[in-house]
Amino acid sequence: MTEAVFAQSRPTMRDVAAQARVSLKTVSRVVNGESGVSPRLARRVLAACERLDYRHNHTASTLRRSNRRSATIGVVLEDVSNPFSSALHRAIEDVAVQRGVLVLAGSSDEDEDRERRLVFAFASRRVDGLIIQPSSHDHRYLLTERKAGTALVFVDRPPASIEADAILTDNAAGVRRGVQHLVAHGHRRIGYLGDTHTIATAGDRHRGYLDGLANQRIEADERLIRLDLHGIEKAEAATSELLEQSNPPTALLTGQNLITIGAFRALRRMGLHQRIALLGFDDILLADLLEPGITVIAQDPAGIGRMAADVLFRRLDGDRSPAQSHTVPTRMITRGSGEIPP
Amino acid sequence: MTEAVFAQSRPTMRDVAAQARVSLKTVSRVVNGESGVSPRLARRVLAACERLDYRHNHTASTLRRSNRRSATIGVVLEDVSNPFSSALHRAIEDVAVQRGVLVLAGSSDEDEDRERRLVFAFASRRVDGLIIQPSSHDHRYLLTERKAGTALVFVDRPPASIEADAILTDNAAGVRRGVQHLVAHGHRRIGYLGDTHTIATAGDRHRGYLDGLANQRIEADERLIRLDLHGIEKAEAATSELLEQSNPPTALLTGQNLITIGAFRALRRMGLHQRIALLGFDDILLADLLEPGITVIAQDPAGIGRMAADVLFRRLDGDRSPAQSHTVPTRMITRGSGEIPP
DNA sequence: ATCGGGCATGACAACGTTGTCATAAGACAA
DNA sequence: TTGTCTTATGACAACGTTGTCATGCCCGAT
Repeated sequence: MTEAVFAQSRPTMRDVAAQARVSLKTVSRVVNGESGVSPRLARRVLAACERLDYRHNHTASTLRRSNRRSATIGVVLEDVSNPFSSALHRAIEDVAVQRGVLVLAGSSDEDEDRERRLVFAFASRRVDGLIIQPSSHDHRYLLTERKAGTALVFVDRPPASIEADAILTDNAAGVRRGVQHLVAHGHRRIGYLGDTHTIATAGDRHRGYLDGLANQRIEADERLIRLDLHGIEKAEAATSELLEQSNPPTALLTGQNLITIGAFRALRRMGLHQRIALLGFDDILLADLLEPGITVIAQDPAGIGRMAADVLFRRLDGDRSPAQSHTVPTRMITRGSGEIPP
Repeated sequence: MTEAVFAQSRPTMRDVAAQARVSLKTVSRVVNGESGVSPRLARRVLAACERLDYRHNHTASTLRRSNRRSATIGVVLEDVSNPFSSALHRAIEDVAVQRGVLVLAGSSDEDEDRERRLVFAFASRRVDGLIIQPSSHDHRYLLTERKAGTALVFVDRPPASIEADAILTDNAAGVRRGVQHLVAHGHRRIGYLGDTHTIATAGDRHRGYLDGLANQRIEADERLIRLDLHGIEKAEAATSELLEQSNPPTALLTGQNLITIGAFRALRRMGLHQRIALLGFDDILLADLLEPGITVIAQDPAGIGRMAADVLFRRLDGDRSPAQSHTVPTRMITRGSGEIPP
């Protein structure tokens, strides 16, 4: 091992004890702030810690400590760099730091297998809890972890095949409200562009659209609906197609972030952005600087994240009440595009 | 402990060994895929693992293993939810997963103390390496960690008071190029809006602006420069002020993301967005959908993150060459706003 | 039949820490 | 003085795992 030549190993409590001429256990007591150590020895121990640059080994401590808490939680997100996920991440972190808990984060990329691998990797580090924005469609593989005491909270999408706490946006209600808004502005031919139908939230939003139309006594027209659009390009193409047919819609409702952007691009390209109403689900950065500003049904990722962390820690604090699904409301932000008349 | 009633503890190698009627050490060998175990026993062990839902305890293993690697790295970002930082984060994760390494992430919020606290928390979990987007101005506190063998890489901003690997954007060169671009389009009165001057990158960009002007034989005019603008609102106000004075600039160069947005807002509000040229440092999502599209000097956060992780792991693999500072080039993306003539 | 060598297996210690318990020293009352 | 109680301190085991080394077995060579 050439490394040993360069990297000296860290001092342990043993080293500190030797330096301070006390027992190892006394060092442990001082480091953990336990009472019952005479000020004289405590001072000696602290001085020795200082002199040796002692750093507590939290993992070794976890192994032995009776509560066995690693003070670490794992967060599985769709993609740590996507604005929605990273807002969740940040809100979770803010709750965690207050408890001195660290956050392991990973991206599942909408891939069931990656999600599972991340969970197992987190579990092997013995995280105290898991917050999951799920990609997979069967979460029974998590039962073992929960039985072992790992707290478990789902965000954004519900768990499948198991009961667990979940913090969800009220997708259907938000979209229904969007339909109502467009109808109130005079529209009756409202197109819908939705994401991959296997994503639970996409299904909910599509349902919200259909229910919204039904509430307004408008018959749904299959020709105005395009599903399974994942990503900006597909949405852009589908929008063009939708508008080029005879008797096109006078308004568009888009079921996701990137779809809204794709639709806006298509409208701009066709010179229709001031003529066709556009209402998007999920807020977009800078949406207010576009012309027209884009009206959206905004989710509240920070609110979801905060609540998820709150619920997680409540579980870790011993809450044994039945698993519950919490719903976070959406908020309509009108900026112009959704108020264009037919 | 009421909890013990509910949460049963996880099975250990001991339990697996008992179940498979072999020694604990044999289980260890099988779990670690070591050779020299007869297929008959290996099968028994695997069956027992399966039956008991055994999960390897990676932390206990780290404690005893000779390489002592936790297979975890710590990443300190300015804010995990900010687009630049989260792009870094994602790129780092992508390199890390390939090695089975997990990522602990945290936000420093431009606060020296939070940065230090995060680093200590990571160190107490014995991360193998640290990637830091620094907020603080003295990194000698990291010397202890490095001496203990923790790899260390700085991103986006250089380390202060210590020598360490760093991956930096060539800020000054990027801004110089921006000045040149504006001058090539006929501008001579170019305003500059910059971030807090204590942030190293902000200083570099300001310097790039001054150098760029000097290269073009243009004398800098103090009245066209506003520094210490942190956040959209301040930038917006400063932009208005700059343009309302007599003999205003014909072009604006903005030294950061949010400043660009603030400036664009002000221009729009004043009806000048098609009249005054705007060139921003750092790309903005959706900049291409604005009117005009915003010309930017784009950084490459994914490239920086990937390189940072590469350098970190090379260090962990034993590279002992002197610390080095790598520079990642910027890329100019012309979209219209930077090509408006005076 | 005996020996040596290779191989599968296990006993035991150790990683750095904390929980448990014993012990020594001091305080105080009788 | 003696006995009891309290308090500070430390010895030792244990957490779940891996490194080291010993043991016992089988095989082939002598």
